[in-house]
Amino acid sequence: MPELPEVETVRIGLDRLLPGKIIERVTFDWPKGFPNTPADVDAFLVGARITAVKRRAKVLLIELDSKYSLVIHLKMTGQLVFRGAEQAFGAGHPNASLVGNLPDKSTRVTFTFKGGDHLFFNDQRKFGWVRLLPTAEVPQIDFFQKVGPEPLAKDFTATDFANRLRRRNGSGIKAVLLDQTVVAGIGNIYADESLWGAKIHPLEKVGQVSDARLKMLYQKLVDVLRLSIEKGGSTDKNYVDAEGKRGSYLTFANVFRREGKPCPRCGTTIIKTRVAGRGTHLCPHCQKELV
DNA sequence: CACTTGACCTGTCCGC
DNA sequence: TGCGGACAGGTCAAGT
Repeated sequence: MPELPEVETVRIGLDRLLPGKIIERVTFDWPKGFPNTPADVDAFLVGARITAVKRRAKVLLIELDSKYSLVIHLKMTGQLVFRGAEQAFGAGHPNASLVGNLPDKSTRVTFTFKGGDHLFFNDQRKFGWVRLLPTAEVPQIDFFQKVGPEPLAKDFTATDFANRLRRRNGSGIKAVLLDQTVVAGIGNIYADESLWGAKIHPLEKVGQVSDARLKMLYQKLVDVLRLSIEKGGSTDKNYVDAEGKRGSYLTFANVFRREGKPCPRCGTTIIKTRVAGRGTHLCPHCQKELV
């Protein structure tokens, strides 16, 4: 589910709520998703104080003063929702919330803090995962060894972007955007939105796209990621931020989930098709496939 | 080797 | 209303 803007939105929320909190209890029974032993959890998590919440690619890093970190991937349907002690476990949040009483049937891990606040890891489809690791070992995990650069990093340029994509000149460009080892954090929504912005057909081979158009794609990608973070991400079905609130980016989406509606640029009806195994939205007039 | 396809899960929606 | 099948925002492993 969540892509870079959604994970970043959760990070911002958690980083406001969690630092300083001390973990008092952790409830979990999900060996596949959270394989650490109760002994490890007791030793390195219970009693530890949260120092910071960071993000790399679509992965959240909750750092602790025990020199351990919680490494969390939300995958498709993961949610990390904070409930203050005064909210009890109920849904009585002042903002429209997608989540009701917690824990619920999708709750996989519950963190209880000293003072009675809670953090719930919910994941309907159980694709997500949680790992407790020594902070120093976090960069060594397979995913971080292979993942590409952050598209919003200050030192990441249009030229860097083009050079990374060019390593896969023979592939369709959407598949390359979705490949986390090329550039980190892009998923189905922002691949479709940025390709529409740059007027590139998702099946076009990277090798056929000019440098100028790759540069345009970089700009559209950065724009759409920044806009989405500003809007709190995209909520289609499951995604919520750290307070259980929806994101509003999809209100601004140009093609994603807009099949049958007019292209905002030319009025042609937007179509949905399948590319790289994923539902793919595009304007058949603006985004012509070069043969 | 590079690229594509299925698998992982649960839930929902759509057509018959 | 019931049932089967397709599909859902991500990533790996296995296959071609």
